Parts: sequence; C-alpha cells; structure tokens
Amino acid sequence: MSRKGEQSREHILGAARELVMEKGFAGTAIDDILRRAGVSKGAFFHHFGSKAELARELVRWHAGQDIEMFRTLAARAEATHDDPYDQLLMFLQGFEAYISNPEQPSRGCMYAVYTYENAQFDEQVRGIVAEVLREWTAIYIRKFQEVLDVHPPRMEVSARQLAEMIVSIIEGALVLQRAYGKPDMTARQSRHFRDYLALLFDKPAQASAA
Amino acid sequence: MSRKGEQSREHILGAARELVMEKGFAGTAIDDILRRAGVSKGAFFHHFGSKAELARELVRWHAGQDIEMFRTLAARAEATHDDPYDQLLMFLQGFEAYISNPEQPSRGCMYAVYTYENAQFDEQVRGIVAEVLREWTAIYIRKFQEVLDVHPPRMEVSARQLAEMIVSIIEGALVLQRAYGKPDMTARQSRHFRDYLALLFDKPAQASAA
DNA sequence: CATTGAACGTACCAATCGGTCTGTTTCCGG
DNA sequence: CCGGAAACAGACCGATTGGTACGTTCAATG
Repeated sequence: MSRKGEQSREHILGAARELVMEKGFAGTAIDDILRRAGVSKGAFFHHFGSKAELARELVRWHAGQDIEMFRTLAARAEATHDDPYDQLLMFLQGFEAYISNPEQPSRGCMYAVYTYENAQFDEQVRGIVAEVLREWTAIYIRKFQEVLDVHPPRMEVSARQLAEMIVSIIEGALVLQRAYGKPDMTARQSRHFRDYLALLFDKPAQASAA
Repeated sequence: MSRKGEQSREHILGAARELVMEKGFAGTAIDDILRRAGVSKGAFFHHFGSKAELARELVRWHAGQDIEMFRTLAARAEATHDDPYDQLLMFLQGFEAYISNPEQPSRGCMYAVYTYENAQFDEQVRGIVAEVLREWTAIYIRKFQEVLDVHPPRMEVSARQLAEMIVSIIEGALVLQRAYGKPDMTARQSRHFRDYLALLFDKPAQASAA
C-alpha cells in the first residue's frame, strides 16, 4: 500500500536535498521544491506539515543514510582485517571511494548547511545535527582507542584528538571542494590523513590508490 | 567628511555580519538588519544599492580583515624567527590566540556560509570567496615550501598537501565548533596540526600553551 | 457497486520580502 | 547665511513566501 505516496515523498525529499545543497535551506522556496520534484503543493503539505517538518525529515534522512554507510564500511573493514589499524585504514579508503563517486551529487555536508543556518531551525533539528556529528566522532574515538591500545604512537596523542581531527578534515575539505570546485579534495585530504597515521604509528605506507 | 555616513555603513555591515552568521544570508531579511543596526530603510539603500551589493561588500570586508590578520601574524612571526618552520609554528599559535579571543563573536567562517548558499550569489561574489580561500592556501604553500626546502620531512609530502590540510582543518573545526558548541575546537585542532608538523619534521615538541 | 480515506491538484490568502518614492534633515564649502 | 549634496526617514508597492481550503482522483475494502 501507499506505494505511490511513498514515491512522492521520496521525490520531494530528493529535490529538497539537491536544492538545499545548492541554495541553502532558507534560500530554497517550497515552490522550488515542487517544481523540481514535479508534485503539487497539496502533495507537499500532505506529506509534510510544514517547511520546518521538512527540515527535520531531511536531516533525519541524511542521518539514516550516513549511519548505514558507516555501518557498511565498518563491517566490511572489520570482516577483512583483525588489526584495528588496518580496519581504520580500510574504512577510510572505503569512505574515499564513496565520497569520490561521481554519480553522488551530494557535494557537501548537509549538517554543515544546517549548522551555518543555525538560527533558522528549532531545538530538535539542532539536536539531531549535533547528535550525528557527535556520533561520528564517538565511532572514530572508539576505533582510535583500539588502535592506540595495540600500537604505541610515536608521540602522545589521544583518541579524541585524532577522531576530531579526521571529522574536521572531512568537513573542511567538503567546504573547500565546493568553494573552488576541486571534486577530489575530500578524498585527497582523507588520504593525507592516512599518511599522517602511517607516520604516527610507524607503519610502512602501504600502496594506496593514486 | 561623511563621518556619520561611514558610521551608519559600518553599523549596517556589522549587524549584517552577525545576522548572516546566525541565520545564513538568504535567511536574513533586510528588515532584520535595519532593526539590529538601528537605521532606516532609506539609510540602507543609500549605502547599498541592493541586498546583492551588501553580499559583495560583506565578503569584501571579511577578505580585508583576514588579509590584515594574515599579514600581521606573518610579519610578527618572520620578525621573531629566521627558520621558516619556527615562523610557521608562531603563525599558527598567533592564529589560535586570535580565533580563541572570546570577544570576537565571529564563531564561523563567512566564506563557508557563502559557499553553502552558493546559488544565491552572482559570479562576482563566488569569485571573491574562491579567491580568498585560494590565497590562504597559496600563502601556506609558499611557507611550507620554505620549510621543506630546509627541513627534510620524515615522509614524502608536498607543500600543497600540507597547506590544503591546515585550511581544511580550520574550516572543518569551525563547523564542529558551531555544531556542538565547543568554543575551543578550532584552536585545539590547529594545535594538533602543529603536533603533526613536529612529528613530520622530527622536531621536539616545544612548550605549547595548554 | 458504494464507501472511504489516502493522495493528491489548485485557487487562494495574509504576511513578509526586496526595493522604490517622496520628502526631510544634516552637513559643509563658498 | 545660503545652496546643494549627502544622509537619512518612512510610507508604500508588487512579487514572493509559507500555508490553507476545498474539491478531485483512485485504489482498496466490505
């Protein structure tokens, strides 16, 4: 049931995702979304009670997507390697492949969009954004702690520091990628971070995809 | 002459800067700016021909501020140290002090705001944003090249890679800082990058402000 | 085949938006 | 002290905005 209905909802969310990523949330009018999604105003307000609710559902959608990607990449890495360091490297390589995928029209981080339009949103939306970024960091912290427990680093460093660094790098690289149109910026930065890890944990730089 | 006029202009730009940083550019109505700046609509359109022109002037203002900061910090660093590595470290420490200044209500990067609302702006504005970020990167590239010319790194790395990395880290840290309200995130990330440099160039970690 | 509720489509609305127009005040050189 | 330009102030305007009202389609169910 509600096959058609779900489809419209998806179209609206898809169009909203594209447009918000192009023009920001406040800069995207509902009519813009209707035009791109090819649905009517009635359809929109049938599925979403208000623009604010769209904001919530949109950020929830992204949160779901990202969690799925994280889980998939992490599971694959953990199934392939025993050493947490190798797992981490493979995870990052997987992320680089994902973010470099040219079909993916994302080209930016939706949480950053929301963050920089902070005052537009209610406490709930802000909470979700903070939650997701915190969760990302937490996942990295756990993994880095595993690495640190096994491999002594060449200098004193905390799992939190490393985790926050990789998240910062990715977020920042996505900004630069957009700002001066270098589509491979994010993947390159992630690769450079892997090089840093190799140096930090005194591992030979293994063959990484050029 | 035009003392009062300049003052109004500054007030408008100041209010716009605050509001745009809170709600984004599209999310900030001209009337909002008028209210906060305490000026009338007539005053606004006397100084700025349109909202788009305000966008241009606002980004130009930031570009000017940032160039000044860069020049000041760089000059001080170069006056204090001869070694480009020491200069770079001092520059970064200066930046950390600047960005941690609690009186500074900036709390974010205006270029990131513009970048994530890309489609709102004309080619000129986008050009300025890309230009500034490129210039930042270029300055870092030159300095890192000087460092690399003198100090052999422990692994192969290009000046461009390092330059793009520090810019990414700062941009990303500013996002995280906002997203989950950690006012010291940016300075901490910069410090961690300095630790990375210490490792990379095999320098003893010198006493850094906790 | 009638009923019903989900899934629309569309005309419409009040509020807000960026921007204009028409004055008035303020300043400053001659 | 005068004249003109810069620097406002604020009423006003058409377009756009998020949102509503109300009618229609359609598929499933009894």
